[in-house]
Amino acid sequence: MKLSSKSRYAVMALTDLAKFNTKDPVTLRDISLRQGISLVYLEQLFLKLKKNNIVKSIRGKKGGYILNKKASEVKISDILLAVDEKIKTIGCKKNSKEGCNGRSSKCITHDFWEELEDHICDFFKKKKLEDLINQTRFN
Amino acid sequence: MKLSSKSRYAVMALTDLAKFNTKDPVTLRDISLRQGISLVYLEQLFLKLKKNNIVKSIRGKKGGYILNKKASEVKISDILLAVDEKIKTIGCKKNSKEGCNGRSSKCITHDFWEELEDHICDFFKKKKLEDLINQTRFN
DNA sequence: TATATACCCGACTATTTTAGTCAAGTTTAA
DNA sequence: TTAAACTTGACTAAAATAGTCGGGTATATA
Ligand code: FES
Ligand code: FES
Repeated sequence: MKLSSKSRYAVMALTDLAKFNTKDPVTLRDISLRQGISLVYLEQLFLKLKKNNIVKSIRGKKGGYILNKKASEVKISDILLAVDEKIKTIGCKKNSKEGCNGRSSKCITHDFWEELEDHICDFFKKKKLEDLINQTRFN
Repeated sequence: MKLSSKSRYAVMALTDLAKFNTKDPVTLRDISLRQGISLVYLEQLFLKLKKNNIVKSIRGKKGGYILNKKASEVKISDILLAVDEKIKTIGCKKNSKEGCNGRSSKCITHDFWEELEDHICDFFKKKKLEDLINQTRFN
């Protein structure tokens, strides 16, 4: 059970963006340098973030990205959804009657895993991008 | 972020074991049939569970497995530990000063991911095998 | 004491997922 | 006009995962 770098980078980059998005748009190049994430990889991520209305892009020279909402309104769960991070604790399909072992009913532990999934998702829904900016850590 | 089948099967099998472990040892064959998990795969899992003192094996004819402790004393976290399920939300090494991006300090989101890790582990520590037996679901 | 039942163990492989690159664009401010 | 910066899809190498195979060893019971 581990978090993908994709998600880690997405949250990292957006935290950076939120921190430096005072007036001018922030370029991916800057984020790449500050956070040590490959520029080409960031491009891939921001494409998705843009499609999901987390950020807006400003093209051309002096362009870059800005947040689409206030940092206090961006849930971490929104970010994860945008980059296709799937929280999947059950082994079966969500809206199927079939169990994870191919049987016709849900398995003996199914409810437990769903409870876990809710527990994790709650965490992501409660946390806002702003909460991350305000951590003491800075670099 | 998803749970491996290995862990799902381990918890499933142990729940089954706890449920049917009234007097005689339970054979892997029975668990395999009841839960629809490959017998050979179960052998692999129970080897680890045994090494970690979650279960005891009884060899020979009429043999099988029994729980080493009461179901109310077996934490789900113990089970996951036994089958090497790693909860890893951070991208860096735990006891290193190096960050997930190869830099010499921890990244901007490090503390957040550690908080998430604690949140998940707490869930597993609180839940006991017994809680799973008592779910309404039955098959 | 023979034997079937059931545990024990290492090695192996196919599949899937993940991380990250490459190449070739398009847009627009200066 | 041009350089900076975003856009897009395809591609690849590496790692993790799920699960099999084959050949053991131990022991209760008939
Ligand atoms: S996890 Fe849903 S049926 Fe097993
Ligand atoms: S997660 Fe630990 S440094 Fe980024």
